[in-house]
Amino acid sequence: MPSASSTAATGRALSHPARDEIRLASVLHALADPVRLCVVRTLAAAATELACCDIELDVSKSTSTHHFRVLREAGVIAQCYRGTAKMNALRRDDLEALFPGLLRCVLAAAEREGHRVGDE
Amino acid sequence: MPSASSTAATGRALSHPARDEIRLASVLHALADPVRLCVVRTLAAAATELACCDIELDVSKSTSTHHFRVLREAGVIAQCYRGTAKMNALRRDDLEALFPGLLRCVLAAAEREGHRVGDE
DNA sequence: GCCGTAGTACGTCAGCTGTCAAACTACGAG
DNA sequence: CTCGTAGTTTGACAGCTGACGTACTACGGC
Repeated sequence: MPSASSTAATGRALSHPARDEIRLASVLHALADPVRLCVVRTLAAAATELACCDIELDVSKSTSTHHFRVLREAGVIAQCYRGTAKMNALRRDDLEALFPGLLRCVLAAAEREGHRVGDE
Repeated sequence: MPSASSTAATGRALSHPARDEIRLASVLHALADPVRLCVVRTLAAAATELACCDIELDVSKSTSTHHFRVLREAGVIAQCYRGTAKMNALRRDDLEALFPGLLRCVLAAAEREGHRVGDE
């Protein structure tokens, strides 16, 4: 076993892009997937941070991990470990500073479309 | 300049999604590419419709055709033939009706990011 | 110490994406 | 009719995406 016991208390390390490393194209790409958009909508509605397991997705655990990583690496969400759970929060401030109004627009559009199409 | 009266609808038909067939995910995906975002920004700045050849892109003709088609099939732009040229216009009204503010937000964000990163 | 829960890592897979070159079609001009 | 311009189509190709199962790690509770 590699003696990597230095993983401090609450912390396997998670790399997040700094605010000025966030790119519009990456954010749009991250949002252009139904599963990830669902995550973002759930987080937006929740007001507080949520554990991955609190967000129900119709995909396997590994696929879920994949989508959370795409969102984190695009700079859309921030993640941190809390005990055995991994907490997720929208990076509202960063997104608002970089792309004012974008998040609100996309969320509103998603909501409207949800009403429009209902089930598909 | 060609007359606007008899814009021959030749054998070349172009299928566009109806307003209520436009999906947020498709639009976001269409916008999440630098080349296509460049097209959209150019069209937004132009106020009138533009021929494909009026929009300079650093890709080959066939790649250009591909990107224009993605934008059209996502419902972001409308295209029609005018003589030998193919004209492109943003579907501002449809996008605004479906996703209010989205286009403006994305364009503003792209502009800001252009200033932020300059050249990379 | 052992177990269950939460999430990760890895390997695989089909399908899509962006890119190009080359050959082609459609139209207008001369 | 012939030529040039504008765009399309096709086929190819490397690389990414989203999906999965299985095996694994990390933490908290018993």
